[in-house]
Amino acid sequence: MNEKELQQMRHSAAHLLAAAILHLYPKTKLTIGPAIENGFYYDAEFTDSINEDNLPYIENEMQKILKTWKAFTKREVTEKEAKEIYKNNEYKRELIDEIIKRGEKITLYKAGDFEDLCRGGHSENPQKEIGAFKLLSMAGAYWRGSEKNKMLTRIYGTAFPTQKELDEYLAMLKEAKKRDHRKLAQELDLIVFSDLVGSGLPLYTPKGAKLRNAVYNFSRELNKKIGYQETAMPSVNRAELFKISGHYDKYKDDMFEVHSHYAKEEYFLKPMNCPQHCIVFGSRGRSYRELPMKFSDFSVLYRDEKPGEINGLFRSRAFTQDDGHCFCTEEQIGEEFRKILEVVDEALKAYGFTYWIRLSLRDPEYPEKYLGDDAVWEKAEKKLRKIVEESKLPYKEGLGEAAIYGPKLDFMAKDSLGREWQISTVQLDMIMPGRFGLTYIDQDGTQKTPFMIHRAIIGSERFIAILIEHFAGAFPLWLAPVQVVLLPITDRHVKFAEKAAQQLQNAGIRAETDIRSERLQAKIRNATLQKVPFMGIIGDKEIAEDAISVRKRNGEDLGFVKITSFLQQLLQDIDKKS
RNA sequence: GCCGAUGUGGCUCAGAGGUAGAGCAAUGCUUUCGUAAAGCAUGGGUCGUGGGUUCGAUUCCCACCAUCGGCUCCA
Repeated sequence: MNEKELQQMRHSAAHLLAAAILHLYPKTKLTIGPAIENGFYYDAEFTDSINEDNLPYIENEMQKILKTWKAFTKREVTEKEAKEIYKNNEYKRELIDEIIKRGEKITLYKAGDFEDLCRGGHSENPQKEIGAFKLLSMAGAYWRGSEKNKMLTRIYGTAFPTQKELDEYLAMLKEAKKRDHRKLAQELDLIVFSDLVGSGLPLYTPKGAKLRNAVYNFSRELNKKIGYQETAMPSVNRAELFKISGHYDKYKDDMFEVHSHYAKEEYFLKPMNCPQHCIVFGSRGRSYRELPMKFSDFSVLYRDEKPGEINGLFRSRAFTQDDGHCFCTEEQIGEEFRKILEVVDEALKAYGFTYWIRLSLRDPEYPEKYLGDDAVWEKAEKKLRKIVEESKLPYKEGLGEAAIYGPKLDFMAKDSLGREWQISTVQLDMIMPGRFGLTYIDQDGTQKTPFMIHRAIIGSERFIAILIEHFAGAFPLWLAPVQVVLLPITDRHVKFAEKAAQQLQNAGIRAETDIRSERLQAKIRNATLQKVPFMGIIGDKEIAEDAISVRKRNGEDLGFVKITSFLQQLLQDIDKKS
């Protein structure tokens, strides 16, 4: 079955779902039910109250109906006929109006006893082709996706040509659930949330902070490599700053407001670093000789997300970016982009992601969404296209994905479960330097406005969550919060274990000991569940040789190793990020 | 924010209109034991918070808070 047939099959399954809904809940108003990436859904307005417990019941009805579905038959109707058929369904009538407006024909497709308004694209023989399906979940969804409209009930399902493929897909979902970073972060003692601290405000434990620092220190290395210098900035800023940058107008409701007891004016927690970097750039006269001038920053940013949008580290209200801004001349843009592409490539490879680039352009149909005039945009978009083409990296265009102030390159990374995430970003900004009145004196003595590049290598802190799920918590050595745990077999081995741990720690290894009065098996089990890369077992034999017996978390036994040579090996592996 | 679901000791969960249990974890004692869970004992919960109904609620109702699945949004 090819991709198109798969879509048609899923679309047919959506019809089947609709048919089952009508059989069981005849008063329901059906709306639309398309095939989607991994399955299908149908949106409907139910009069009966239904919940997820009803899904097996509906699924069962679908099975029954499917036996009678040998083919879809099509018929064309007039607007009048169509509106008569759907006289009680304002949603379908709205769709009919749109079909008329587009000048298309109104078609109905029927299988078994169920007919639905539809433009077509079904399986030839649904009974044969819908091999295996399952209803997965239920959720509310706005009619036509607009907040202003009525909330409908959406039922999600998936379908595959064979039971085996369905089972594999369900297994993948199960695996993804098992890797849920919120669950793993708790089990591995990385992050804590608290009702008292507040929704969407993560607390990193010492272990979590070690992981986070490993990630950010790598970004620091990469920043250094391409000449970004780190700054440090306060979180609280006057509203004025964001009025100049333009964020106040657009994002005021999404920023945390802070009140001073003494000053009457508004203050906000910063939702991004760029305005502050503009201030630093503009804080003194700049010469063309200083360009490109590049700042990085790792401060915590705050965004007042709507309650329903908060989701672990994927979407929090306080987070960090490995942020950076480059002020440069027009001629320098290409070179600076290339440098960033290079370190992003290095980073994504080190973390084990494959990726492609999205050339994010503006959508010419909505000019009001962007600042600046057409000519500047066209030039900038052309420039980025040239850069990405020269990079020879795989890319696709994303219409309407540009930032408000310019086009950008977004890096879409594929994780170990095949899921895609937007991670790195490099954005060209033709607007903000002008708003802040930034200038430099060029070679010819004239004042010029620099260009600005916004970029993040691994993006926001969401990346930590992606990493947790990507590695299922079993981080590679260089990232592991605890890299080695030493396991003395009895009390008389504790002293040596502590000395050995100290020796490793002195060399920069994140080493711990487990000196509980537990049996070795229990300690091994615990370290394995905590996904510590290396365990060092210490008994009489090891002490005699100044060695440890090394076991990897996957159970592999590396045997007897001198502590000094183990340390050498660790340092090498960490250096190679293997 | 909207639709739906959920909220019982640190964690995973059981339970019921009459004032709460299990396993793991923790603590203590015993054990000193070579590659995924030693034994015994002890402590720990105003059943998310605040109202209401009731002789009595943690169990029923309402509001709020938080979490989960989606929608919308994402500089």
